[in-house]
Amino acid sequence: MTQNQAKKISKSDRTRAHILEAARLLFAERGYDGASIRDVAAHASIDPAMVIRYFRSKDELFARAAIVDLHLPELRMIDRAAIGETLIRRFLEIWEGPASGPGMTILLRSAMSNDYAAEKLREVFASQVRPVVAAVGDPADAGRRAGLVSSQLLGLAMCRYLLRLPPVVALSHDEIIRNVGPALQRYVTEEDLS
Amino acid sequence: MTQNQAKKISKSDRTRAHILEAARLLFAERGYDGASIRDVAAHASIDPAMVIRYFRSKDELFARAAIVDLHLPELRMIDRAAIGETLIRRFLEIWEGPASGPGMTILLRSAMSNDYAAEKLREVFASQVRPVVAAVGDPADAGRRAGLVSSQLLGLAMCRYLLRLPPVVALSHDEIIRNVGPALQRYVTEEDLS
DNA sequence: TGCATTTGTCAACAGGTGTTGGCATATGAA
DNA sequence: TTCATATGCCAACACCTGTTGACAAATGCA
Repeated sequence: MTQNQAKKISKSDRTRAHILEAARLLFAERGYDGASIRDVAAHASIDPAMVIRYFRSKDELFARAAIVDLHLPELRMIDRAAIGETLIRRFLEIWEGPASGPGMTILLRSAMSNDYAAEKLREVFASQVRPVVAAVGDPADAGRRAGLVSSQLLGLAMCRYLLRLPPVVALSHDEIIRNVGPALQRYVTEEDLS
Repeated sequence: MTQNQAKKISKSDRTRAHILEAARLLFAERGYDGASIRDVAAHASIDPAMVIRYFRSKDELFARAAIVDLHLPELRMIDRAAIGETLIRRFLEIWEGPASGPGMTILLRSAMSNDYAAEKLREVFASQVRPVVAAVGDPADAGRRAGLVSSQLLGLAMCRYLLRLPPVVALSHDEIIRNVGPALQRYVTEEDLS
């Protein structure tokens, strides 16, 4: 190894990271089918064969590129009346914040036509969204409430970031918070919705 | 011609319809990329070359398959307080009603990764959704309101019919009407949302 | 009947795909 | 230096794609 074993950032690790970065960019922009291994390789300035050598297949590369952690806040810790606003603010950070990665774009863009991406997105819902909603209310209701919240937020993401529907793109952050926040609040906390 | 000219349902018209039907089915199930011309031809029990002869290219076939008419009701004619419920009921008819075609599924499934489908979907919004909302309120607000309504309804369609998120699939029609209806109502009629 | 048009099949093209194995080079330890 | 290993490129594979043109069968009018 170069230097001592502590510095494990070998050359291969760096190219591996380059490939993954290029893959995330292209999967986000064009979806699973639209981004070919040759495209990814060209973006990473490397031979297509290397992409396969580092990640055994295109599927495995996509799996690595599509890992998502939403970092949703614990809703129990905040004022119950502020849940909707909290969620929509976190939504904007995930999609437009300084630390926002293309993870959700990758998943959402491909989930409509790729079974693996769809399954991955359902997993994100089950393991990251649903539990957060379940923590602030009747757990028996959690699925429905989390599902309604997700339908609104995924729909907003779709219209604003993928479909780029002009009036939805034009919404300011404040407008989104004021308009969508209350809708989420209602889905999470409203009592009498069988 | 067979018989007289009045009967224009020639054999070619019938196979043309068969091809289009197969195309609509497969585009809806697998999206633009996932449905190959050979697949469509096999489903229509005909040679792939005929698909091209009847529709000059795959793009043109998709264009024919992706024509959508939502038949949205004129909201001016109904009670202003019932707009949300009216919209969500129409939504359920479009996606699950007896006369529901795969039109919107075709468009929505491909719009995330196909530019033409995305543009077509934006056109449906601009020509069919936005005007309906504009008819019941300040036209200056119509874009934003129609955009918010669309984000919720497209998100719901995505989660229920394409992504098949279990808790959203499990919702009954009544639950959808009671939960989503008020959210739509608010988007369309709420006054003080800059 | 003959004949022109319609309707269809077949084979092939040119290009793109994921993936593989062989070979070159560079690297770093001995 | 010497040599094993890590890293990379190249060419090719088998397959799938949309699309085309040549040819065959069916059809319907004269």
